[in-house]
Amino acid sequence: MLTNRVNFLRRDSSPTLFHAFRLHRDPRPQSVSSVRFWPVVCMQGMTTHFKPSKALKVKKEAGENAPALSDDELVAMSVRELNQHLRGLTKEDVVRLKQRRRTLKNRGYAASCRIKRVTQKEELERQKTELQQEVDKLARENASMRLELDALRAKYEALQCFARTVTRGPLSPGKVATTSVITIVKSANHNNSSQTPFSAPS
Amino acid sequence: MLTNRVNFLRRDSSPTLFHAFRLHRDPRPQSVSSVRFWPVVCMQGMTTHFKPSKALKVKKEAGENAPALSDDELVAMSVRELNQHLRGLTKEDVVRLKQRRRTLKNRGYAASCRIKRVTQKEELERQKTELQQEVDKLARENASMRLELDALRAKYEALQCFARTVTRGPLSPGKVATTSVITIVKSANHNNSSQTPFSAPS
DNA sequence: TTGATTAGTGAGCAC
DNA sequence: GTGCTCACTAATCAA
Repeated sequence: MLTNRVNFLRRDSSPTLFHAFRLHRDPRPQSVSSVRFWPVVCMQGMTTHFKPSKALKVKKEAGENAPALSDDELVAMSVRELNQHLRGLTKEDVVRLKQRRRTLKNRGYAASCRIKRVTQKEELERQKTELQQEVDKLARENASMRLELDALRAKYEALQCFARTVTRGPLSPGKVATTSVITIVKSANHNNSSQTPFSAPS
Repeated sequence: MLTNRVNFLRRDSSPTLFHAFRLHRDPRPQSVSSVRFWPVVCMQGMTTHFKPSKALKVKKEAGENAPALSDDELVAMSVRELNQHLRGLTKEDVVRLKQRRRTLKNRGYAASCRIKRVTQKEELERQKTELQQEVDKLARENASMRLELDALRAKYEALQCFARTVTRGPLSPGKVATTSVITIVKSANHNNSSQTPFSAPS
């Protein structure tokens, strides 16, 4: 259904260009980079040139002491390191930077949440397939055992039938009640011996 | 894990108050109502009174011809009806209203998308449970059939054994090759007849 | 504070 | 234009 998505463009966080570009529709000051809004033309001309449209804003801390922290750096930083970077910044800038860090972290959390979601779904489908295969296997075993059981029952009853039939001959009816003697006559059928009542169970 | 969420508060779109309140952090003009940002205190005092904080903005079209369309009305409107409401509006207002409609629709799409997702997940889990039950059932059947089969094999072999034993008496060895006559002697065991080779298969 | 989850949002695709 | 899905955001809760 969805074939030509360009979502992969959104995954490129482009940390080196982050502070040079700023989304013109984003009203928040010092926001995190929102790479998903960049038009494809910007992505294409990124390595060579780009026309500075109204969307372009340069805010590299205006030559201040802050060394233009990239998203990756900021999000990977420890609290102690962060506090060191916060030295000498305005109270407002401190809040902004912390918020940017929080937002970047949230972005990562959301990503892992999505990954977890699809992973769990795939796992469920995998387990379902596995169970279905087991059902099929058990059903096959079941069917074959049922056949085997029916065949064996038939053989048993045939043997029993023969036994009863032959029993009535040699012995007197009065003695059957306590001790029976059965005589079975096996018709010769040598080339198909497995089908006769005399064969061992398969 | 998640117990005391107050997300249900976000679901109340409060159409009657939409145009009176506007989120002070939302820089977009004529944006859709963002009920999720309303503090609980506002929700609680909504029906009786509320203190007009800096977050409060009144923008009821300033007495213009537009009759303050609610979210529900706007989103449920047909294109033809929408166009009628668009008569006499500024080009900018037309774009804004259309964008608001689009945003409201997107909100609904996102909701149904989430519902679909959880529904599918529940369906997968349901199917998985079902399959697991079927596996258990088939495994039980399988085990009982296996027992039955083993028992029947034993009975069959016992009957066969008796048959062979008795056969060797009355008949000459030379005649067994083509036609066998087996004689079985059943020892009297009346109170446990189902265990004897004479009983019918269970 | 951190991580996870939710509803809402715009982008972008398919129809 | 409509519907859906994605990545992202802030809110919110739990640990």
